[in-house]
Amino acid sequence: MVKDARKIKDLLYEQVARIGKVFSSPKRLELIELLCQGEMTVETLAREASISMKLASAHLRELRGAHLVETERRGKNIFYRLVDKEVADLWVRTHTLAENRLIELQMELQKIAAQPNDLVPNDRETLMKMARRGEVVVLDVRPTEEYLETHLPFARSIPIDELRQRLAELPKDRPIVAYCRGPYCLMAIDAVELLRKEGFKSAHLRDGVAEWEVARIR
Amino acid sequence: MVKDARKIKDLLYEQVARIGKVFSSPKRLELIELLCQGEMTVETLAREASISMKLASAHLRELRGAHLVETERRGKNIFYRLVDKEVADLWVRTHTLAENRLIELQMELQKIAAQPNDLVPNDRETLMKMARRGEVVVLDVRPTEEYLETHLPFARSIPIDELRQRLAELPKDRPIVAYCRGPYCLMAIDAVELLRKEGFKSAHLRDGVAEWEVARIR
DNA sequence: ATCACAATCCAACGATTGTTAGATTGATTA
DNA sequence: TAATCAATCTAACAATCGTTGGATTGTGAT
Repeated sequence: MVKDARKIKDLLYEQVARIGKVFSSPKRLELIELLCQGEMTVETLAREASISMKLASAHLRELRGAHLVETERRGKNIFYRLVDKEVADLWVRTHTLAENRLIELQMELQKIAAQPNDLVPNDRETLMKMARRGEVVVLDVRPTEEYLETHLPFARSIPIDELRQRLAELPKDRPIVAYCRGPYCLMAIDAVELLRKEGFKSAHLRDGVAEWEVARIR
Repeated sequence: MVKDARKIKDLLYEQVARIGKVFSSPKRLELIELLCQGEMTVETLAREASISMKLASAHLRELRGAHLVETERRGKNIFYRLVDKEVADLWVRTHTLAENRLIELQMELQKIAAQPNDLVPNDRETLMKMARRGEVVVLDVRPTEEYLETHLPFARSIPIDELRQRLAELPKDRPIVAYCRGPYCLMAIDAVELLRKEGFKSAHLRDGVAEWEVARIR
């Protein structure tokens, strides 16, 4: 018989709970989502998550303690990145479960994405087929660095800040499908609003690269 | 432009963090793993997790608050069950990530499963093929109710408590592969130890039904 | 060297959680 | 109707966590 079964079990579950703890803080989740876009400095992470660098540093410490992120110093900056795609995967699955189970979250999401979406198919395969044929323009409105790290197939990059000045690059006859970091990132929604106001046909894609990656393998 | 972007985002991540919080307590994780085996009363859950009924009730309250479990009263008892397979899925993926990332957890797991496993293939397909042909006996050592709820294909049920008295039901010429609730449940390990002592060929399968289910869909 | 900058460490505060004890509800049995 | 059992609710304590300010480390520029 296994000796001290209770003590061993407690140790095991405690270890798993270390991962859970990391996912139990809103700000840490936001940092994880940001890191899903690619490596970033503490400064960038803090700015994007609207927190102080100190606080970002403290949260990142937790992430590193659970071995979910790793760091690399380059010059004055320290870059953080996820150690493995598996981490992004767990983030996507966690927020997906949250969306499916928590009515409150569903309502919040509905509020921000109130625009009807009838000009673009919901399923990924046909959307990609259309993108391949050039029937729609897939537009990545994240900062350039994030686009360069990874982006959806056939996507073009115009960061949200530059969009207003670069409208001429986009066609008026075909739908423009904008995406950003994921369902909790509002940049794509702003982009669609701007594009529609300017007379473009435009729709919003709620998923980001991490969500597509999960969908791809399953 | 989306108004109060920061406020909205904070709300969204906070909702997801509610799910994370549930997964941040060792005892709650243990309860989730138990519920992966099927529905159970508070009493059973408390006993199996070695905690008081009061504490179990409090933790289950959290689980219900996050809409991960639902309850049903039948007579004097209240039965808890997972609302959806997706919850079991997230538990499996979380503990898998923990096992891959936390060396401490790997070491703990190695300590308890120190027996070499050379008489049974590691991959699921060939194991199932052998089970189908009757070349191995797959043995479910969980309580009968859990076996009845779901079990691995071709598995036979002998609860660990009855194993010693029912050894005669098992063949000595073929390997007996025992499994239980998952990698953190020690019943299968005890079973293998007993079987080997009694002259059976026996090996331990670390995964339970939830882990197989995840592997099935990939 | 000195300075500025990015980031961390340390200490401390208030807020949130895990856990337990005591009283309470709801359903079954005598 | 009273007694019993399963389970929850309430209140309270200690332990943990999130957050901030102040001091510190390591790097690059002057």
